[in-house]
Amino acid sequence: MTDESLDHRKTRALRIVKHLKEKYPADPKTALDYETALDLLVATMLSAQCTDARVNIVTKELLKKYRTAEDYAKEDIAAFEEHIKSTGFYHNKAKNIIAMAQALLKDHEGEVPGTMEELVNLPGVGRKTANLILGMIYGVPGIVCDTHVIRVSQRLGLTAHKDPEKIEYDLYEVIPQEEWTGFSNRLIMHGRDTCHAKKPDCAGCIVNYVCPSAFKV
DNA sequence: CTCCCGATAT
DNA sequence: ATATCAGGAG
Repeated sequence: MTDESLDHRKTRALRIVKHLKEKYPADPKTALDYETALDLLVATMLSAQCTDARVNIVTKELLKKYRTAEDYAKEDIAAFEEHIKSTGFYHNKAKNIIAMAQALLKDHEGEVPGTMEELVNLPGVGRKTANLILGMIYGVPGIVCDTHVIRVSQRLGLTAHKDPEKIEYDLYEVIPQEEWTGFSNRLIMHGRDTCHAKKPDCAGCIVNYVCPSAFKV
């Protein structure tokens, strides 16, 4: 795969884009439940190493109680931990979410900022979370390089890298910019539905004919 | 690189 | 029992 030409990789990428659009025609949204930008930011921060289904169970009550940056910023960490415990990594997540809210108040008038630079400077926010917010809230295209995007794009031969940021840039080379957000969401859905981490359903996969890993994982 | 960490599928 | 789940920080 390392000696494959960029043109060849682009051609395959466009086929994959086309087929995933056929499989998921509706422009797919995130599976996380939210109303506001702050809701989505908190839900995404909770989703690290946790299923979206579990996050939605927790946020169903959580997002009713915490509506603004002030609500999070003034909360006691131990009390907040109790709400989010079942999502795992709860010490870090609670500390980060409260510090993030305090940073919103200090630097952004309590609002969620709309640039990569500002987002990744928030405590507990990295490129994956930032690109999700940019794409879903601000309409700024970007690859949301989560665990599914990493695994599926590697299997599909769209990247040979392991580092999420390098994978992001590999995908920018071969996926049209207007597709970045939608393609991220479709890769994630494809990863959840078909290209599972453990036992991928290659026989039921719509892009198996262009996949260098088909029936080999 | 390691650590954080509970819930779930296999 | 073990791998994995819409990651990020030190």
